[in-house]
Amino acid sequence: MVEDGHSERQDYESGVQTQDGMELRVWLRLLTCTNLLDTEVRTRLKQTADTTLPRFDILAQLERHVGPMSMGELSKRLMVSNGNVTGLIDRLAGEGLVDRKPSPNDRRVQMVSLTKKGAKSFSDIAENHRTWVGEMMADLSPDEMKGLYELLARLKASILAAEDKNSLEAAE
Amino acid sequence: MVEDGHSERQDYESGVQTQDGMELRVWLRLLTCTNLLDTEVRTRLKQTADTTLPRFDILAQLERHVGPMSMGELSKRLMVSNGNVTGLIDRLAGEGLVDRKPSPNDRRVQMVSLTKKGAKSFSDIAENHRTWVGEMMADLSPDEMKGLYELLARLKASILAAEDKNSLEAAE
DNA sequence: ACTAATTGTTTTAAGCTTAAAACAATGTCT
DNA sequence: AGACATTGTTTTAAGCTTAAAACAATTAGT
Repeated sequence: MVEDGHSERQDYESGVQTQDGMELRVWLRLLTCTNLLDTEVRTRLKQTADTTLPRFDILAQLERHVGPMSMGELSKRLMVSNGNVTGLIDRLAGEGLVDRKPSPNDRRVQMVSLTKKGAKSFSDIAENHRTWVGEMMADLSPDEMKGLYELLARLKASILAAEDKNSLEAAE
Repeated sequence: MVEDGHSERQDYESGVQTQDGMELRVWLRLLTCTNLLDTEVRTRLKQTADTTLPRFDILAQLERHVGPMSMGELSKRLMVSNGNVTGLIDRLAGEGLVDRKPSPNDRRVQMVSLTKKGAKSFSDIAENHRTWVGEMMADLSPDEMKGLYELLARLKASILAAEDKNSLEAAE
């Protein structure tokens, strides 16, 4: 059992056995870090702006895109299902943060854009968001940040390679 | 726009601007890696064992605990709400994978344990799970794994320090 | 023993998420 | 032009998740 002074606090690493492989231990620590950051960001989004991460992600995508975006494009960018985007945009439109209107070219397509209110809301939140993330990583030196960034790139490449390999096998 | 040969594939890093801080870039890359691994694990759990990650996590906790566990203990260990555990155990009990009975000492408490079927199911899945994670990290050298493991420990410590600092401020 | 506070669990309401089905509009092929 | 396939979106059903309320049982204080 890990004892680290946070006696009530548990996380995914708590039950890892010493004989478990390095891969599992890295995976669980990765999950722990992501969950800590993710939970903190969600909590603060709720407290300071009464919103959620998926809503914020939608606003962020709309913000950096020039001109309106279709539902399908949003869904691809955010890597979530079409139906998911439909529900989120329903709620955001209800709150007056986004505007949804049919495309003149293709009557199947809905074009979504930020309202003024939505753009203002996003820029306020985005600044806070950047600050929060900065605070949580404040103890790492620039070298450590760079090292972590590069190792994560290696990991990402390894995962994508494994997926490719796997899908090739499946196609045989 | 990042072009990496996976033309349809998008991830959280796609829209990061060059002027964004290192912290945001590390955070988004962390999120990308975790999501890739997480999604892959969930997909394979579904395909090979027709189950989900939260169910698997519950079985894993029960497996490593000696003797039955209370609902509250499970909820603490998994860092999820009590109500969440209630629903998951409802379904697992319905499938005959866990056994739930009131504690003889305290009639408020429900004690949960693995059935034989549940233990068998878990050990089958756990072996696959370990293999999958191993495959996805296969391209990293032992030194890289160690480096990543240690940097994540640093990150975890930094996040916890920031949270402590924050909660102290709030208490003033 | 009575009252009050605490603890353990379940229920409820709301939101996020997906896969699959349904629907609507467009494109293709002859 | 008519039939068929494809594409973009919404709907539906199911599960995960939380916070807050409700409930049940135990503990503590008097």
